Amino acid sequence: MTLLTQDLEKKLKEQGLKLTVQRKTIFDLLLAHNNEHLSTEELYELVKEKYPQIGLATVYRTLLLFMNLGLIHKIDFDDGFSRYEINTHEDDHRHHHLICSQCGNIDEVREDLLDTLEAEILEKNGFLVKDHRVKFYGVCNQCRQYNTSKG
Amino acid sequence: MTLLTQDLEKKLKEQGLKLTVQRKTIFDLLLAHNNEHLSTEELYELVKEKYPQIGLATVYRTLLLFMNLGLIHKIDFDDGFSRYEINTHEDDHRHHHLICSQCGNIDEVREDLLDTLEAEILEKNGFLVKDHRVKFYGVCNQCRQYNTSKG
DNA sequence: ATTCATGCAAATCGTTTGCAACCCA
DNA sequence: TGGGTTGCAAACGATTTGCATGAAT
Repeated sequence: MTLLTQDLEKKLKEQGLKLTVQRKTIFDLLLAHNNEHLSTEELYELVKEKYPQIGLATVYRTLLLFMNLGLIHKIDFDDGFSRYEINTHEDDHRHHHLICSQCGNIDEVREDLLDTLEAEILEKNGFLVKDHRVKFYGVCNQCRQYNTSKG
Repeated sequence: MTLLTQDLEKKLKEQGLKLTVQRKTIFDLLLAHNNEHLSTEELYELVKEKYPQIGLATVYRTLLLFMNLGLIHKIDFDDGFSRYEINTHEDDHRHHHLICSQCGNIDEVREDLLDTLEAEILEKNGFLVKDHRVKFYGVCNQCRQYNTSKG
């Protein structure tokens, strides 16, 4: 059992909430697919493979619960779907997303480097940054090479 | 007439599209309220003051058009509404948003400082960054002072 | 005159909610 | 046992769309 699964149990217990099969299944799938930016519907399809009788509303309710417990966060790629990612511990400051405008692929970077900027924001604006979300739009490596080969 | 209004006319003409009173009105209001992150509904209410017979669908269609013409871009603050900002020329690299988790206020910073990070992304990932969106979550100056005064 | 744009209302679709049945603690 | 939880279906709300009318070029 991972550290994160312990987190789930602990946080539920703290609130007097129950660890159901549905919640466990959804959490495990979020863990297993954590780099895929799953939408609710995509997650629902995955859960049904393991627990066919689940209802879509349960998936929505569970994701909202996990958000409130601070276990996951929402990401938005403007495609009309809410997507989710586990809040891993090491990742106090999260990774950034690279969104290719050409092929639509979404990659990640571990680099952070926003500390300087955040210090400056505190100094100039008095705003204390606790977290950030960064999306880069551009052309991915594959598309750049394709563009070049076209001439 | 501003440079940006000329842009609207020019871009519409290029595509064989028409400059209607509705489009002009919506564009002017977007310009006048460009730091307010207006939602579609909010914009609709403003437009009705100048042009009461307008339909909500027209506002939606116009905003979509302006997006496709590259005149505006969508911003998402996870409150269930799509919001929009004019793409001003100087702002090739846009400002960042400071979202206060305590009072919900949204401010802006002009600082950029992502060039180093973007150069590194190109080098390591082969991803050519053309644009970015950055949201900082934290505590604003006012709330920090309030927190302190509470003891 | 032609073609695009509008307003209205209905449709769409992701998400939320009411409620009776269910099941973990 | 009892209160949280689920599944279903209905409700919701932002956004989109069909269509007949209206306006810009």
